[in-house]
Amino acid sequence: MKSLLIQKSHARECFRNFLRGKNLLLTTERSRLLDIIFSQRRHFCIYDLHQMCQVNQQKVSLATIYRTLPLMEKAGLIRAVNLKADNWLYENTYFKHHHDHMVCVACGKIIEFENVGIEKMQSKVCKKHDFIMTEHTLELRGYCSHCKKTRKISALLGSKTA
Amino acid sequence: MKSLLIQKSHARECFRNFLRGKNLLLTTERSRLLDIIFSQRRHFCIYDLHQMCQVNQQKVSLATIYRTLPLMEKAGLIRAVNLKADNWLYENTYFKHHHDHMVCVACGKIIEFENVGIEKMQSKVCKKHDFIMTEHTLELRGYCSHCKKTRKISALLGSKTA
DNA sequence: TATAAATTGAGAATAGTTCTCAATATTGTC
DNA sequence: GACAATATTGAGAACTATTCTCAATTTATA
Ligand SMILES: [Mn+2]
Ligand SMILES: [Mn+2]
Ligand SMILES: [Zn+2]
Ligand SMILES: [Zn+2]
Repeated sequence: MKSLLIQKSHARECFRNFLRGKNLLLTTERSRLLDIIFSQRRHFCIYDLHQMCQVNQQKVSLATIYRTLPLMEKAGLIRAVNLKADNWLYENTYFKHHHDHMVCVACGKIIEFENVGIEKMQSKVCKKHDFIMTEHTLELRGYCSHCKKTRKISALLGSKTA
Repeated sequence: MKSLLIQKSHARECFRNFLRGKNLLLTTERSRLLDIIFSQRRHFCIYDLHQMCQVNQQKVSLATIYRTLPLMEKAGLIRAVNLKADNWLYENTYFKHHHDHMVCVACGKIIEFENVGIEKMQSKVCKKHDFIMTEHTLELRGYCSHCKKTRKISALLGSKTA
């Protein structure tokens, strides 16, 4: 995987082109947001992002954040996932393969996984229903390896709703 | 599949037992909500439900609805799904097998499907990550058979993100 | 420098949901 | 039935995440 610095400059170039194509500007605020977002690989929420903007005299308003994220989404740089029903998380997609998530309901840990088999079967189901899939989300909720131990969750639990 | 009337009385019995076990009461409001919910099989949103309550002098407040739905959820009678990111839908689960959803982004149509193969592979992935799954959601978004035709969506579109 | 177009931030507005609390209903007991 | 203890309800306030409004500012271009 490329270094964050290189990723960042590629992402900026991508964003710049996207914006240019729509007669939009790569303003300092948008550039700053991009900088922050592509300086880490974790999932982030809007609140976090807003916090991270508030350092060094500089700041970006919530309004601008709410306006910018959908732009980055359309540019294919990030995507929104709602692993916790209450607030949306965003994640860098520009340098990542598609993946799905497991979320530990005890500690909140997020595990990413790719599974070609599942994806293939999804396509089959779509074909069967004559449905053209443009995107999908698969979320598994439960107990991570660590919480399973500390909470003594039985493996049987898993089979109940599997 | 059993008739709605029989389902309804079973659901009421189930809810009554659940409530009794927690020293809660099956009030007229709760009973009325159950009546409305188990009189149809479609997915419903809170707004709809609230509307349906407002007939015949009788009414149930939003506050009560918001308090009652989580109870029914815990009782295993309904579940919440958020197919449209903006507002939650609920659906009767008491007489239905587990299933997942396809949602048409053009017309909003919801298609339900069951796929044992996918579920099995999910379990495998969990095993691999030593993760105890308690629930999952799989959502496919795209174009239904009808909208595909009227909008002349190419089948190739589907393969892009599949 | 002048002009037009795009952008920003503050704060108002919206909407979905939860909370508060006084009034009401239910349950079990005498 | 009367009573005390508990649970429930609805109205409206409160909260929170998100969107909208608009005047001031920035940027691009000529
Ligand atoms: Mn991820
Ligand atoms: Mn369904
Ligand atoms: Zn955990
Ligand atoms: Zn459709």
